[in-house]
Amino acid sequence: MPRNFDYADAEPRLYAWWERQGWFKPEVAGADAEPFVVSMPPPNVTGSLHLGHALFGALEDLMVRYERMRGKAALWVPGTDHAGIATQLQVENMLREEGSSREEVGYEEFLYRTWQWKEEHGGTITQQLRRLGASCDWDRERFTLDDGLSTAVTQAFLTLWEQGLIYRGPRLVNWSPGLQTAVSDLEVETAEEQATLYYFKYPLEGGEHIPVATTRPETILGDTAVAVNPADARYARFIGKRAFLPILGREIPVIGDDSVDMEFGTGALKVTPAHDFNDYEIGQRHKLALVNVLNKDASMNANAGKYAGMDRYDCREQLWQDMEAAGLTIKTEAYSTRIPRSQRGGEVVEPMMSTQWYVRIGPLAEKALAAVRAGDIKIVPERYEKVYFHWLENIQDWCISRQLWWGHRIPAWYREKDGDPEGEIHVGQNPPQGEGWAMEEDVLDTWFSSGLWPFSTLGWPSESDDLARYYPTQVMETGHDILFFWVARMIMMGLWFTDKSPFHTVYLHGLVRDRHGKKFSKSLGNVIDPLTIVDKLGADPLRFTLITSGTPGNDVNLDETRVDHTFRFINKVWQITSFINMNLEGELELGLPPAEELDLPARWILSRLHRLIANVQHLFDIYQFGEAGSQILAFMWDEFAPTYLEISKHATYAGKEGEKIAAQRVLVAVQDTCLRMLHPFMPFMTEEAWRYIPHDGEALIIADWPKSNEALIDDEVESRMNVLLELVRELRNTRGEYKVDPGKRIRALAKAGASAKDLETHDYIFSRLCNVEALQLLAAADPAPEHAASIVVSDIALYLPLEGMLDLEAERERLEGEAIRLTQQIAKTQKMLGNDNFVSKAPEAIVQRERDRLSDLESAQRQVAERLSSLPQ
RNA sequence: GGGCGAUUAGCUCAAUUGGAUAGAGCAUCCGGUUUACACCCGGAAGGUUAUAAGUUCGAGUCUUAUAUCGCCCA
Repeated sequence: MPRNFDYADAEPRLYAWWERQGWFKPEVAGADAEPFVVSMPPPNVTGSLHLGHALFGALEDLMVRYERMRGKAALWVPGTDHAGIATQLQVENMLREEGSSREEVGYEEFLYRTWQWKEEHGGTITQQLRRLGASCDWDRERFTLDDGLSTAVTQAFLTLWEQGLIYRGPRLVNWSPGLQTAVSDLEVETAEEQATLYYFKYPLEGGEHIPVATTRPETILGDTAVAVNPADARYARFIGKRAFLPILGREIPVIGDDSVDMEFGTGALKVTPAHDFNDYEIGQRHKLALVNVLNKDASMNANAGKYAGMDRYDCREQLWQDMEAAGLTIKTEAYSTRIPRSQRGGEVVEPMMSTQWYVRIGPLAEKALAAVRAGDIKIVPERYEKVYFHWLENIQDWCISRQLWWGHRIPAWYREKDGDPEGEIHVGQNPPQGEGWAMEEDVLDTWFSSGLWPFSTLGWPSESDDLARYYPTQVMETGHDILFFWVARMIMMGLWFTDKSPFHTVYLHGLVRDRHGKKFSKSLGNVIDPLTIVDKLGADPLRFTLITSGTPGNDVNLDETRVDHTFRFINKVWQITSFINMNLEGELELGLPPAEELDLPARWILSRLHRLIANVQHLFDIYQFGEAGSQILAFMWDEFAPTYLEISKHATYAGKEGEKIAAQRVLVAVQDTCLRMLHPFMPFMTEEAWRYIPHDGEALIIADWPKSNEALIDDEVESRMNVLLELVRELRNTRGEYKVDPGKRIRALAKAGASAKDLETHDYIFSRLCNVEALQLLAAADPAPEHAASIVVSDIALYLPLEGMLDLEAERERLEGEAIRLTQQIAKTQKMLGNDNFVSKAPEAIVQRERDRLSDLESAQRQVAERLSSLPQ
C-alpha cells in the first residue's frame, strides 16, 4: 500500500473506472429499486467552475452517492443552460474584439458563431464537474437548447397560450438600454445611491407655477400631467388648470390624486406614465396619454423635440441648463435614492413602454402555493417557505419575451395587414398556410426553459420510459438566491404541466464567501478558484470542507486552512487503513467476531461506532450533512485512531492468535464502516483505501450504507471504558506536570473498588497509552506509597511513585485544589437532587445520571481525602 | 416601510428534539520521531454564548425588547 494517497493519480483513474462500469447510472440498482433523482441546476454552458458550482456539486453528489449506497436507483441528471443574456454577451464581446458586432454579422451568422462558441467552451464546465467526482449519468446529459428541450419549451408555450395564460401587449417594462431587451422584475436590482434632486417650477396658465422635484429631469419631456394631493391646501386650487411643459411648452393638465405624498419634495408630482411605474398607475386612473421620449438605447427620441438624439444624461444636463436660462429652476440638492440597475449589465434600467409577451401567472402560482402549504414540497431550511409564500402571494405577471438572439424563439408569426407589420398574429409551431408570415424575433426568458428542467430533461412532453420511472424527482438542491428565479417557477410549471410536484424537497444552500464573509470579487482580488485547490490537494478535501463549513441555507465562509485540515484528515484515514493493511496476514474472515471474543475496548469502540452510525443517519435524515461529516471525523481522529487502534496493538503484537484475529476483525469492521460513511463526502480516497482492507463487493461506490445495530450500543461498556480513559488522561497530565521524560516508563499502583477487575485485565492500556510499564493493584488495607503523585477517578486511586521528583508541597496543593473542585461539584449536584421539582419533573434518565454522578464524585472525594491525610507532613 | 437571518474563543465555524465542565480548526504556548501517520503525537491557555428582562427544575437553544451586521421584498 502506498505511503500516501496519490490523489493526482487516483482521481482520474477511479472516476473513469466508475463511469466505465456504469455505476453512475440508476440501472445499476435493478428494476424494482426505488428511484432517487436529482436534477442538476444547469450551469451556464460557457461558464467555468467556481466555488458555487463546487458547493452544489459536493452536496448533490453526496446525496446521490448516499442514496445509491442505500440501494436506490440513484440518478443525477446533468446538463447545461444556454443562459441567454450571459452567453450572448460573451459572444458579443468576442465579436467586439474582432472589431465587429452582432448587428454587423447578422442574425444567422451570429447564431452560428454562438453555437460554435458553445461547442468550444460547452464542455469545460462538465469536465470540471467530473474532476470534483460528480457521479452524474452523463448519458442523460441535456442542454436547454437541444432538440428535445426545445420541443418541450414550444409545447409548454403553446399549452399556456391555448389556455389563455399567455398574452402579448404593450406594458411598462424594465428596459435594459445596453442589452436592448426587456428584463423581468427579478433581473433588476435596486440599491441606494447618491443622486441629485432637482427642484423646478411648472408654469401654469395665468402666470402662476407649481414647484416640483425630480431625480430625472429628462423625463419632464414625457410628462403628461402634474399631480397634487386634493387635500393639499397649497395646491388644491390648481387642480383642473393647464400647465406647460418647460421648454417644449406642451400643454398638460394639473390633476388631483390621493397617492401624491404631500411631505415628499415639494408635495407636487410630475407624472410621466411612460417612464415610471407609479406614474403609470396614476396615468391609468386619469386616462393620461403616454409619451415615450426614449429610444431603445436610451437616447432621446423625436418626442423630446430639440433634445432628440441626445443621450439621456446629456439631455438631463442640457435641459436643466435651458430651464435655468428660462428661470424655471429653483434649486438642486444631494439626495440618496434607489437606483434600478440591470443585474447582468449593471447599467441603469429605464421603465419604458414596450410590447412584450407575458404569462398570466396567477393560476400557476396558486397551485405552487398550495403544494408547499400542503407539505407536498418541503423547503430546507423551513424558514424559506415564508419567503416563498410572500413572493408567490404578491407575484406579478411574468414578462417572458427578450429581445435577444440567443434563445428559444417564441412560436408566433406575424403578417402585414393594413400597413401594420404585425397586423395578423398566429401562435403555433409552424406558420399558417399562405405567404408573408414572419416569425417572432423575440426569444424566451432563459428561466422559461429552466422552469421545465426536472421533466423536460427526462423526455417530456413525450411519455418516455425515463419520465415514467424517474419523474417526479426527489430533491432539488440549489442556492437560495434563485428561489424565485428558478425553484418557484419549476414548481409552478411542474404542477401545471405534469400535475405533480417536480420534487418533494428543496434543499437550499447559501453563497460561498471568503473566510471573512466577503463576496468573491475580481476587484477585491479574493477569488478562490476551486480547481486550484483540486490541483493542489485533490477534490476530496474541497468537498468535505465545503460540506462541513456551513449549515443549510446559510452562507459558507470558506477558510482555506480548513481545506488543509481536511487534507490532513484524509491522510489520517489513509494511515489508519495503512496500519490495518500492514498487519493483515492471510485471509481474514469478514464481519465481527462472535460476541464472546470481544474484549472491553472492542465492545467500547463498537458501541461508539454504532452510536455514531445512528447519529449520522439522523443527521442525514434532516439534511444536516455538515454535522454528520464533523462527527465522523471526530470519531476517527479522537476515538478510533488514538484509542482503539493503539490499544489493539497489544493484541496484534503481544496477544494470543485468537485475540489478534479478533482485534483485526474489529479494526477492519470499524474502518470499513467509516469508509462507507465517508464515501459520499470524499469518494476518491475512500474508494482507493477500501481496496486495501478486506471487503465484500466490487467497489465502495456501490457498497451498502451502514446500519446502526442497537444491540452493540452499550452504556455500561462505555462508562467502564471511560473510567480507564479518564485515568489515561490524568496520568498523561500528571506526567506532564511533573515533567517526567515522555520516554521514561513508570510504575503505577492502584487502589480500586468496583473497577479493580477492569484495571487488572486492561493494564496494558496504560503501557500503550501513557507509558506505564506495570500496574500493581493494592488491597484496600495496603498503605499508600509515600512518595507518589496520586490520581483519583471515580473510586480508583492511582499512585505514581516519582521518587526524587515529587514535591510534597505541590502535591498537597494539587490534591487540595482537587478536593475543592469536587466539593463544589458535589454541592451543585446535591442541590439539583435536593430540588423536588427537578426530581419530579426532569426525565428519569437525567435524574439517574445526576445520581450516578454524585456517587462517583463522592467516591473520588473520599479517595482524595484519604490521600491528603496520608501524605507525610 | 415590511420580512428573514446572524451575533458563541484572537480569526473561521459547530453544538441534532432545552439536560453533565459550550466543542473543532487555524493562530499562540509547552513537550515529544512511542514499530500507521511530523500531512504526526501528548498537553496548556483562550468563553459573562451581543445586551436586558422573562418562561422553565434546568436556556447558547424558547419568548419579548434593544443594539450591530447582512440578505430579501416594496
